[in-house]
Amino acid sequence: MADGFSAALIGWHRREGRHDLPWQRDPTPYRVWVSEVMLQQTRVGTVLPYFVRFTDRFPDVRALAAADSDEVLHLWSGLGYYARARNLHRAARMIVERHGGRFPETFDEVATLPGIGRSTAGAILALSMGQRHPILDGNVKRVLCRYHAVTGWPGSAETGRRLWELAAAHTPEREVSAYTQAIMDLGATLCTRARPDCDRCPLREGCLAFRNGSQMQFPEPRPSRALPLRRCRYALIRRPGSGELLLQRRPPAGVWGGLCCLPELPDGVEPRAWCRERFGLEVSLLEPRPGPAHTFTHFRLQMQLQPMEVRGETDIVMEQEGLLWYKEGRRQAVGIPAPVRRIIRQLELESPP
DNA sequence: AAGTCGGGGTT
DNA sequence: AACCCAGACTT
Repeated sequence: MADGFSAALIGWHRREGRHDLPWQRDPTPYRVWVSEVMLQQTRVGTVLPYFVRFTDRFPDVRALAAADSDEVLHLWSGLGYYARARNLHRAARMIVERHGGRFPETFDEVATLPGIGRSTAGAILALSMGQRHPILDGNVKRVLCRYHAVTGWPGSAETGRRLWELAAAHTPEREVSAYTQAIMDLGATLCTRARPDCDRCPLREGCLAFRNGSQMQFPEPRPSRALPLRRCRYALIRRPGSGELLLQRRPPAGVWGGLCCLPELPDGVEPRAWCRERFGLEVSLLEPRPGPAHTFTHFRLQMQLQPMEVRGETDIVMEQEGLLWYKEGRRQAVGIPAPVRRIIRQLELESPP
């Protein structure tokens, strides 16, 4: 598509784009990979401190591959989509085993790694090695939808196909790295969802939505549907004296997979009998109270909290797999979902151990 | 092709 | 409070 699209973008980015993000400093495949995975469904501002901590602790593939899975999840804790962290860790070990620790350099090898799809594979190879591959993340989708006035929700298969064609057609033969950085930056800084700054946009002249004054019509929103409400009860079991809180590791798959969470009381069970059978703990019950509500992509969770007081011996739970007495500030290297962290923090605030 | 997976910023 | 974001994976 010889229409000056990429040239205009590259020129704009050279003059006004961002060049000082941490992953732009030393754009090795490893660093670009980590940044791209963290940036999946997550904004730059949120990722910044996580990226610095993560690459400081794990400066290369081998360091990550050698790491303990709990520590990886710990450094990810709060970012969300924890399958990304598990996949990153798995992929690092695969790179060490299959590729001798050297990041693969062909699209198929990269796209085969867990957690790396078509767009992220293209971004890694384009940004770190200048290989010509299109990308299609949220920013690029928005820019292309407006520029070409593409109708339909970008998440649908049909619209997605159309957008991939356009993305490939616009990707230049040379300066692919600069172009890739530029189109993402444009979407993140000028061609934003709410108030696009068309006055400063290098693509203004050819943009169909701008010509029609219909910027806000694109991209079309996801079809909405009502979120089902689910309820769950969490046991608040504090250890007498130390104030430590009992946490339980969740199964590897599903919501909060592999993270440490408050023990979940199954529906209908009597808490005291459950604690005796499940943990071997004798407890007395305090007044239950509502916890926070948490909204996921596909349902809303209303949490109930059941505080308890331990009556007898507490060492018994230490012998069980997947259980730990957790204390804020002790810096135990485990991952804890954000809403659970909020509960813990609140608890220590209202009744310090 | 549709559903699952978090958390936080924006409006 | 609703919507969305540097998506990928499973079914």
